[in-house]
Amino acid sequence: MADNSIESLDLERAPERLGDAAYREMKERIIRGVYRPGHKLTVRAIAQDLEVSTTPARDAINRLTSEGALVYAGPKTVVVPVLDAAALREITLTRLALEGLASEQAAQHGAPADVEELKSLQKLINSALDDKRYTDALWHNKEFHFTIYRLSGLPQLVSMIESLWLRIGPSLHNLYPEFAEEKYGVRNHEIAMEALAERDAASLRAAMENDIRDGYRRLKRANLERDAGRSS
Amino acid sequence: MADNSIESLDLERAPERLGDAAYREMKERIIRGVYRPGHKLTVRAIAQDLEVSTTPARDAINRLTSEGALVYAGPKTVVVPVLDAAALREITLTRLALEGLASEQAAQHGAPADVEELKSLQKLINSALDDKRYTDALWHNKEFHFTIYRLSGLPQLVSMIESLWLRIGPSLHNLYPEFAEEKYGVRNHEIAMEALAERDAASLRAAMENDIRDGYRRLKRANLERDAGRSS
DNA sequence: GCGAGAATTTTGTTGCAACAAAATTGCGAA
DNA sequence: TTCGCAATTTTGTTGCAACAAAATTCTCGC
Repeated sequence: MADNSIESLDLERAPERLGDAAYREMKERIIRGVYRPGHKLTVRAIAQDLEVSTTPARDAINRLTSEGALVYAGPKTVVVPVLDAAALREITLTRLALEGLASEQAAQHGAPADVEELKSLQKLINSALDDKRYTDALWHNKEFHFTIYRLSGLPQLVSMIESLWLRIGPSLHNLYPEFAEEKYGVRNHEIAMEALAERDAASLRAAMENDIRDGYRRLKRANLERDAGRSS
Repeated sequence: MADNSIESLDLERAPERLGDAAYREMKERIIRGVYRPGHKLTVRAIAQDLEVSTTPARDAINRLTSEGALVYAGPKTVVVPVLDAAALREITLTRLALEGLASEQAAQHGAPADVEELKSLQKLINSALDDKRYTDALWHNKEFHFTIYRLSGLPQLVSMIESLWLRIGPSLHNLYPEFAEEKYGVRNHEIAMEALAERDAASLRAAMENDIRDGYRRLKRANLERDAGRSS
C-alpha cells in the first residue's frame, strides 16, 4: 500500500466530468427561471438541449432530483416542483437556520473590501429593479446573499444553502413583477452591510433572517392568490 | 396538454430503481462502519459487492459523492472521507443548527407513544454498550436521534440531517471503544425524553445540542491523538 | 360531446464495450 | 535501500441499444 500521508491535503480535486457541466448548466437555468414550476423534464430532451448524450443528462437530472431541486410527479415524470404551503414553510425554517448560521460566521471574517463588493452588488440590484429586469435582480440578489455566506469560510454549509435556493428559485420567478414593486429587501440589505462593517454578528444574522422572512411572506401570499384563482 | 390539476398531490411517487437500492445499501454500510475513513471505492468493486452492473453502482457512488458522504482523493479515486478539524467543526455547527431546529419542532408533536419508543431505544443502546457491541450502540443511537427528528414533520430537513450523519458516521467508528466507556450520551438522552414528554421545546433542543457537542469534543480529542500518533 | 380502453409512442433504466486517463507495479540506476 | 521513470493494469466516463413500463393519442361506443 502506498504512503498516503497527505490524506486531507487534497482539496478541490474533482475532475471535470461532462455530467458536472450538465448539472451546472441545469442549475443555472433553474435559478434563472428558464424552467418554471411544473415544467416536465426528460432525459432525451435535456441531452439534446445541452448537446450531450443521455448519460450525462441523466446524471444531471438524477443529481438534481436527489437534491430536491426536481421532483417526481409520476414514475417516469420529473418536474420542477410546485411548492405547496408546507414545503414552503419547511424550506424557510431550514433557510433561517442555515443562512442565519452562515451570516453569524460571516460577520467574523468580513473585511472592508467585502462591504464594497456588497455595495456594488446592491447597486446592480437597484438598477435592475428600476429597469424592471427582474431576472437580473433576482440573480444579483442571489450573489449578494452568497457573497456574505461565503465569508463564513464554511464551504459545505454554503453548498447546502445553495440547494435550498435551487428549491425556491423557480417559485420566485412566478412572483415578479408584483414582487419588486416595493423594492424588496433593500432595507434589510442596507442593515446587513452596516452590520458586516461593524462585525456585529447578531445584527447581521437578524437582517438576513428578516430578508428571508420578508420573501417568505410574499411567496405565501402569492401562492394563496394563485390557489384562490385556480379554484374559481 | 393534460389537465394536471392535482399538481402537489403526488407525494412519494418515486419508482424503485436499482440505483436507489444500491445507494441505500451503501449508505447503510457507511453508517455501520463497513467502509472506514480512507477506504477507496471503485465502481466495479461496488458493482460486484452489490451484484448489480456498473451503471447503478456508479449512480450510487455519484450520489454519495455529491452529498459529501464520499470525497475525491484524486481524479479517479473516491474514498470515505477522513475528517480534519475544520471539516469536523463545520459539520458540527451545521448539525447544531439543523438538529436543533428539528428538535424544537419535534417538541410540538411528541405523543406519549413516542416517548415510549425512545425509552425502548435507549434500553437497546444501554445493553449494546454493556455488551460492548459498539456498532449496534451507534446504530440505536442514530435511531434515537432520528425518531425525534422525524417528529418535526419536516421530511426534507430530516434527510438533510441524514446526509450530515453520513459524513461523520465513519469517523465515529474509529472512536470506539474508548468512546463508550463513559456511557456516552445517556444523560442527555434522559433529559431529551423528559423534555419531549413535557413538550418543552427549549429543553429538548438544549439536550440534543449538548449531545452533539459532547460527541464533537470526543471526536476532536480522538483526532488530535491520532494526528499526534501519526507524526511520531 | 365524452369517456373508456386499446394502440402507439415516448420514456427511464440497465448493461456493456470502447476509450482516455490515472493509479499501480516493476525495474533499474545511484 | 531508495528514488525516478517506464510499462502495465485498473478505473471512470461516455454513448448506445434493448427492454419494460408509463404516458399519450386515437378510436369507438354511447
